[in-house]
Amino acid sequence: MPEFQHDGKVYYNPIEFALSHIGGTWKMPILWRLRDKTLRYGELKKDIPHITHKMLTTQLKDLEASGLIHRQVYAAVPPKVEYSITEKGKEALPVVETLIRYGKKLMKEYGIEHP
Amino acid sequence: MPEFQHDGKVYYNPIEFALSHIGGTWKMPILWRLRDKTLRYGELKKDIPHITHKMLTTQLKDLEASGLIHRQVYAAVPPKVEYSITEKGKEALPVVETLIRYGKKLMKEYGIEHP
DNA sequence: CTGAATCCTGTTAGATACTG
DNA sequence: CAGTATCTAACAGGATTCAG
Repeated sequence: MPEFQHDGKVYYNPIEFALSHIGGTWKMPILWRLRDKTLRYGELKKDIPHITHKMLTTQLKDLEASGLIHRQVYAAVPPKVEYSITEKGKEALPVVETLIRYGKKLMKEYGIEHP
Repeated sequence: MPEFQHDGKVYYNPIEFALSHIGGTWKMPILWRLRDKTLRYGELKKDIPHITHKMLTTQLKDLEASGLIHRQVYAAVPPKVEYSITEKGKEALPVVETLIRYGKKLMKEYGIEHP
């Protein structure tokens, strides 16, 4: 499996490449919440209680930069910003779904209650 | 989504829990290579060219600790150690498969040749 | 309300050398 | 052949402060 480059970074396999887009602790939880609805920044923040302000803003920025979500700004006071998933972002949903199912299965095996 | 604990660490959702088992750069590539055959340490090392010695040993250790792979030591000189996937490890394969498919799709969209 | 900038910390991962 | 130990660089992530 030869290496390849994208955006000045070297990747060694499709797994690594995919995880560079949707990996990390927060990107998939965010995508999952946007799967069927548009949410404001504050709604996302409230829905993902343990995420910090910084993590949410940086992850949203990353997801927008890679085209997985869309950022809509409304010129108003106070500011209003809505986030929605793009067609490209929807392509990642099967991965998220599979991973959630696996995570729940693991939790069940360990006797952890499903949230 | 309430938090929960496992092994002294706090998790906030099934995604995070799943990724603690099979996340990171190397665990899924390793599991994928063991999906249908037993491999020696050196064979894995050769099959995943860019992984460092340290990363391979630590990741194998992690995967064994979480019961996803089995480590078989043969008392011989020179040493011979074989790794194989467990039934529990096989439960993670759908995730790996979905992620590989998504990664390849992404690569295609970016005009990157499939390895 | 949303976001940017700064500082600080713990973890991850690479290079290298050593062991049975 | 397989694994361990140490040192260090890079990065992820948290807390805090300031801004439009």
